[in-house]
Parts: sequence; structure tokens; C-alpha cells
Amino acid sequence: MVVDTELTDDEVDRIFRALADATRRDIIRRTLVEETSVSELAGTYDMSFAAVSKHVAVLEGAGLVTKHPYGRERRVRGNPEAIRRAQRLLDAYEQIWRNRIGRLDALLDEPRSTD
Amino acid sequence: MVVDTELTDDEVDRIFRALADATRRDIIRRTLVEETSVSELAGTYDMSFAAVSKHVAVLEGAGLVTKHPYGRERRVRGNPEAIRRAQRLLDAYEQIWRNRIGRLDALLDEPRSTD
DNA sequence: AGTATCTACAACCATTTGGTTATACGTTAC
DNA sequence: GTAACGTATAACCAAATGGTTGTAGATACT
Repeated sequence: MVVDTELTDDEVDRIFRALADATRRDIIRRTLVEETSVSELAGTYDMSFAAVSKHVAVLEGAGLVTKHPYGRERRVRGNPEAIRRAQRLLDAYEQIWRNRIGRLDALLDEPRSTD
Repeated sequence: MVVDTELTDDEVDRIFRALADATRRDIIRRTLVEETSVSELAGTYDMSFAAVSKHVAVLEGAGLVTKHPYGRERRVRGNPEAIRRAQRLLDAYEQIWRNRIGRLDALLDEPRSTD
């Protein structure tokens, strides 16, 4: 079952942009390991709670994390499916490269396993 | 031979940031297929040559493309190695997730192949 | 009820980004 | 030599980003 994640340019923009910040990448790491409240996250970074809250919002907007109310907390959970989606995006470039190699081989009339 | 691409936060920032723009992603695609001069690239986007030149500079700064002088042209070439480096970055998150699963299994005292 | 905690959000600010036009320089063509 | 082409870069501008403080709403604690 190929889900065919047809992502818009805007969605892809958001995913990579969200990944382009060390604090946000750290939040992803931590929340992939275990669900963590926003204030718990904020406690370990050298910036205001509001700043961390914004980072979480950026990650949420990109689908890289989800938030789950738990009492007065909002627990943040890393979304491995979104990570895989990003991986597939990069795989596409890798594939373009491999296809190119295949085409060059064809030009050189030098048959080779194309997998 | 594991090269152990020890990337700094800044370098990782630049890579994902460079990927967070549709025009730049298109330039990567095109230059992975074949080396292309900056003006040739610029000809197909609805923006000035200078804007495209800047996009190429951003990609170059992230290591995603390289430029090669050829007469008065600068030919842009996609760098598949940098793409793979980005893939490895995402793989690391995937791995964190998989490790988590392993740990949960351990908690549940439900042994399973840990690869 | 009253207080402390967790969160969201607005307003603000400095810096960066993504675009523009204009200028300058090296290379090719005539 | 001069004109045309390919490129880089500076100066400029609007919008987005990443931070701040302050305010206010829910929820939990006593």
C-alpha cells in the first residue's frame, strides 16, 4: 500500500525549514524518545518558554510533532511518519542521480544491472 | 569505509534551510541530471538572474551543488554526496525512533530482534 | 476561594531572507 | 578594439524569523 504522500511545495518548505534549526532538531529527538510537555522542554534550553513554544508550533505546523492535551500540559510527541516522509523526499533526489547514471551507462552502451 | 560526516549544527542548518525552497529544490533536481550554467537555470524561473544566482549561492554554501568555471559560464552541478549526507541525518531520527521501540519492548519484557 | 503552574498569544524588536535594480568585471564574438 | 554575454556583488526593500516581555485563560493544588 503506497500512500503516495503528495506533498505541496509549501508543505515540503515547512518540513525542511522546521528541520533547519538545532533547537527544533533537539526537540524532535527528545520527543521521539518520549512524550514531553512544553515546559519540560523549555526547562533545558537557554531561552524563554514562549520561544520554545514557538519552536514547537513550527514543528507542529510541519507535522513533525503532534501535541496531546494532558491535564494542563500539552505533551509533545515526535511523529516518525513525518520523518519518513522527509526521507522519501531525499530519496527522490538520490533516485534522480541514479537514473542519470543509468542514462550515462546507456550512452556508453555499457549495460549494467539497473536493480 | 565510514566517513563519519561530523557536521556542525550550523552546517546542518544550512543544508535543511537550502532545501526549504521550491526553486532551490528544482535547481538541485536539474543539476543532478546535468550540469547547467547559472543563466541557463535563470532562463526558466520567473525571477531575475541575480535572484537565481543567490539561490545557487545558498545551495553552494550548503554543499548541495558545486560550481565549475567553463569559459565565461559557471556550470552548476548537483552534489549527490551532500544529498546522502542529508539522508543520513534523517536516518538518525528514524534510528532514535526504532531504539525507542526496542526500549519499550524491553520494558514490556517482550524480547524481539533488535537487529 | 485563592494561588501556583502550564500554556497560548499579542506586541514588539533585530536580524535574516528573498526579491529587486544597477554596476562592474571577465570572457567570447565580431 | 568594441560589443555582447555570463556572472558577481552592492544597495535597497518588504516580509519572515527568532527572540523578548507582558497578559490572560485553563487546570491543579491547598
